[in-house]
Amino acid sequence: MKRLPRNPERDQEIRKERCDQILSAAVALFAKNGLSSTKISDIAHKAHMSHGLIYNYFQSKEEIYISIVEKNLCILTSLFEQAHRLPDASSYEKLTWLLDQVYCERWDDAVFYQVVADQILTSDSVSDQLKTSVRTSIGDNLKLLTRIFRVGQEKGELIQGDPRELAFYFMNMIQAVLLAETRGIYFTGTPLHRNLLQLFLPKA
Amino acid sequence: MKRLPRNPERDQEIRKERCDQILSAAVALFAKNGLSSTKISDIAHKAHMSHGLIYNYFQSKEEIYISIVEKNLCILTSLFEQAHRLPDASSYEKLTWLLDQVYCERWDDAVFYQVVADQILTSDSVSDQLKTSVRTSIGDNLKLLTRIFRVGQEKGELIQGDPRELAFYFMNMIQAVLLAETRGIYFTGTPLHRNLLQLFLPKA
Amino acid sequence: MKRLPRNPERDQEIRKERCDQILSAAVALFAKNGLSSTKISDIAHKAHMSHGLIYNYFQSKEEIYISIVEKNLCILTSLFEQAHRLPDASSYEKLTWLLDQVYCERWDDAVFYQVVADQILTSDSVSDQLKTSVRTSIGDNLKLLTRIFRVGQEKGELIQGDPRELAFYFMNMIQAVLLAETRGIYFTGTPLHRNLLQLFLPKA
Amino acid sequence: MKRLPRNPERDQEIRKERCDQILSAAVALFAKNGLSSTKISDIAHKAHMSHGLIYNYFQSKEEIYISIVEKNLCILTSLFEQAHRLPDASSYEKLTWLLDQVYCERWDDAVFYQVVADQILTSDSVSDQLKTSVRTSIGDNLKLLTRIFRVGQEKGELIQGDPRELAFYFMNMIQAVLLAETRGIYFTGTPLHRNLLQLFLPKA
DNA sequence: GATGAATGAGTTTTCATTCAT
DNA sequence: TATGAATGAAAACTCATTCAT
Repeated sequence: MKRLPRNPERDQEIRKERCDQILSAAVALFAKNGLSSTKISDIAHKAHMSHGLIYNYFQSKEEIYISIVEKNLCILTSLFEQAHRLPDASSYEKLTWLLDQVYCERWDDAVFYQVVADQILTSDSVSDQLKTSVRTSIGDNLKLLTRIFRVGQEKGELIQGDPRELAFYFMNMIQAVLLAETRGIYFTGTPLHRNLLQLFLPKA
Repeated sequence: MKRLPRNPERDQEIRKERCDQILSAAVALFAKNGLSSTKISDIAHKAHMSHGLIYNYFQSKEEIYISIVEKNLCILTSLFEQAHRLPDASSYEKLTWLLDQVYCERWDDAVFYQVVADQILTSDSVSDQLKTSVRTSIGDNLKLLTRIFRVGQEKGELIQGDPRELAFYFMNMIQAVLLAETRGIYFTGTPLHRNLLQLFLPKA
Repeated sequence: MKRLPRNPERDQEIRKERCDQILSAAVALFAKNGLSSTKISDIAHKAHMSHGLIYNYFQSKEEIYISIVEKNLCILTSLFEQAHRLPDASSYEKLTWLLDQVYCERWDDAVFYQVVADQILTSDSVSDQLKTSVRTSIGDNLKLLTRIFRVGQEKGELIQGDPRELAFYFMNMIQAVLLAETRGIYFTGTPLHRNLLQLFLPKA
Repeated sequence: MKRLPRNPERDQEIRKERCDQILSAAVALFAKNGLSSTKISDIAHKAHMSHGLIYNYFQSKEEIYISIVEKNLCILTSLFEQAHRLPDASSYEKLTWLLDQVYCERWDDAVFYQVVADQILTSDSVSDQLKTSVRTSIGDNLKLLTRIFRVGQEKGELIQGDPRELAFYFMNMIQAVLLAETRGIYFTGTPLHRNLLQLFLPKA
């Protein structure tokens, strides 16, 4: 398949490439079917490799899962930080930017993030360590988003109320809207995600 | 357990009782762990019976799952209809009533409904028949809720915008808030679900 | 197969019976082929049951292995204690009795004990916990045998020298002789194990 | 590693060197963990090469194993012959020399020899050809040792009794003592192997 | 020769489902 | 009805071996 000469650097590249192939295949399948309904052989098939090869890159199915969850939580954290630091942007613009990022560019990952995160926090088959890590990460993300809301409220750009609650509503709205659009089931017209923001504008 | 005299009616009652035992146990486990991670023996254990007995009441694990999903969708439909018909109630009061119902009385079931419904609609391991049924049911529920929103907007009691979108937002908020409270992770103060309604009040 | 009525007591009996079937099958196979070359399906086949059933009685192949090792170490300890307490017996008679016990009655188990114990103490794939347990148990057994030797020496019935060393030689001889006879390869005449004792009689 | 000029002879040397590296690594691992628990990649790691390279020198894992077994049996045969031919040596001295050789110089190999030989003779996963070869070789070695014992008995230097049996006892004692010392578990004082000979001296 | 990515047959293990009692 | 022993299909995971580079 590969026509490039083998050497340590090339091997590293191949490793990276294969890991990404596996993660890409896995994220879509996990998002659709959940951890235990997703078979390693499905992932392998989707990633165009033998099931055995997956174990050259990951210890177990669970490890793939964890990798994805942690990666997604990091991405989200990063997005929230970037939104907060957007120069010369109103709160409205920051939130719009956020929605656009999640919606347009990180489709599957973002969808997966929340679905999975919810499952993780209650599932009996997940280690406490992972649960704690996820809970912490979600908490951190919520704080970042809360900060954006607080600033917006001070400027009178956003609706009044506990900013932490509003941030929480907003975070879940993102998920809901994305899920709906991904699954293409409820709406066929203009994307939902832009209208969503109207709810958070101030009352008069 | 019960020692009442046996007769055909009594037998029917026992059957009903056993079915409910099984469904109650199953709904909580499915909600936490999903379909494929939930073992028949777990359900049996939680329902205080042997796993063999479950097959006297249900054909398969899938059948239990489907029973629960359909039951929950019906309950939700019923709730929406009741809310719509509440006499002398403003839209605000109807929505409040809905939230209270879901929140206070049908805890696990309601939580289960959405988590599961989402999974069902995408999962490869679910029959198309069930998917269609679920999609239809969700659509019906959304229509009922849309109607409430439309009436509320006409009376100036709710925020402007496409009532179907608003209904959709609202439905997903219910789920998100319930999940958060069930899991007891994000907030420790007053229940979220009452504040949520502020978002849907009209702008000035 | 079974024609007795089912009830909790009968179920217990069945469980005990099945465990014994599994252990009997396993001990012979482990002794012949070692832990990792013995397949669960081999054990199941030899025990006349499906491989799945084995997991109703043991958590894993390793657990079967550990059960056998610990059982055998206990049996050996018990034999040594009995030999020590034999009334009105000379040391010679005690050791003869021991050899006869191991040789005539506990064939496979005894053979297995040492082969396995040796492997366990060096193998990388055995938990430290099991290693320590085995080492302790072997040490205890050696002490019991040493006591028999010490008493024999005091009465002038056995060869002089460090009784602990002699006990160690003796213990290993038992194994060697048993292995040879079990495998039927070296000698075809009278059983070796009785002549062995001559080595431990006093010099003149 | 080595930078000598390449030529056919040099290539042969390198081949030999690589083979020895592999065999040295393998003997220790096989001795500890047995054939099936020892992984090719473990051997490769211990021999400081890639696992693929091993297949340039050996056809299969089994071939490495067989090489080692046969090599060890040859070494032992050679030792027994040398001992028999030691000029001006008493039987006691010959046996002492043997013990010293095995003990001091061929540590791992000797330990491996017996443990493995025992396994080979019973294991289902070993070819009959190898079994026969091993059985013959062990028989030959036993004959050589028997001859030493017979001569010793004629000179009155060793204990009376069937010389073949005594040779067998002695051979197994060597193994037992070596195992004990290798594993460093039973004794911490002077090496066992010298005292062992006392058992074989004549009675008075 | 040397490397390690890739394969897939072979094992362990799980668990829904059946069935004798 | 009720039980849990028993089965076996299916999935996770291992690792000897091959082969392109």
